[in-house]
Amino acid sequence: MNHTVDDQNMAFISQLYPDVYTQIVPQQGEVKPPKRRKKKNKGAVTAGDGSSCLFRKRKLTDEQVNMLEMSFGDEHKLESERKDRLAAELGLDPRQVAVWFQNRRARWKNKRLEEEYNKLKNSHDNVVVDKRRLESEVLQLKEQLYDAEREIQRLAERVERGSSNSPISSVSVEVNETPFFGDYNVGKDGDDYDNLFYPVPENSYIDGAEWMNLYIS
DNA sequence: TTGTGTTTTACGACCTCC
DNA sequence: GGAGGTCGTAAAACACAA
Repeated sequence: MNHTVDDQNMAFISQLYPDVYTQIVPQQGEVKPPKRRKKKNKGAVTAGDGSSCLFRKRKLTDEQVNMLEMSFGDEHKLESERKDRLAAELGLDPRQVAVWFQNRRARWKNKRLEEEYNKLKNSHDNVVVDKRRLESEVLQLKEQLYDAEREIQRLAERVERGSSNSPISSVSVEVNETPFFGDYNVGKDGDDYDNLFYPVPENSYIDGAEWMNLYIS
C-alpha cells in the first residue's frame, strides 16, 4: 500500500491522541486501499479539544456503523451518557458519535418524508382515477336522461295528436289519467313519479325508447 | 482513467429547552 | 448560558458510466 504523507501524519497523530479519531489509521483486516482520486489537502479539522489539526475525514468502519445503527434503532435521541458510552465502545470521539446521530436523524427524516410523499401521491392518483370514472358515468347518465326526455316529448306529441283526432281517446285519457303507466300505479299527486323510469327489476335500466315500446306497440 | 453524481462525515449558524 | 437539536453546506469517499 502506498502511504501518503497525510496517512503517515495521521498515523502519528493517532498515536498521540489514541482516543480521538482512532479510525484514522485503517485497522488490520479491514484495509481498504484508497483507490479514488487524490483529495485536495484541505482537511484542517478541529479536534475534540478545539485544537486545529490536519485531520482528514475518514469513513467509520462497518462495525462502528452497525453498532451506531443498532443504537439508533433503539432510540433516535442521544443522551450524553449513551453518547460517551458508545464513543468509548467504538473508539470514537463523542463529538463523532453526536455528529453521526445528527446526520442519521436527517437521513431518517428524509426517508420518512419521501415515504409520506409517495403515499400521498398514490392516494392522489387513485382519487384522480376515481374522479374520471365518475365524470364519465355522469356523462353517460346525462345522455340517458336526454334520450328519455326526448322520448317523453315525442309521446306527448303523439298523445296530443291522438286526442285532437279522436274524441274517444281524449275521453279515455281523461278518465284513466294514467294512460301509459298502467300497472305502475303513478298516483295523481305524482308521489310515484320517482319510479317512473325504473319499472323493471333493479339495476336493469331500460332507456326511454325501449320502455315506451313496451306500451305503445 | 476520468468525469460526474451520490453518500457520508463534519462543521457553523441558529434555535429551543432547562 | 450550556447542551443538544435542526438545517444548510463543504468536502472526502465512493460508485459507475463513458
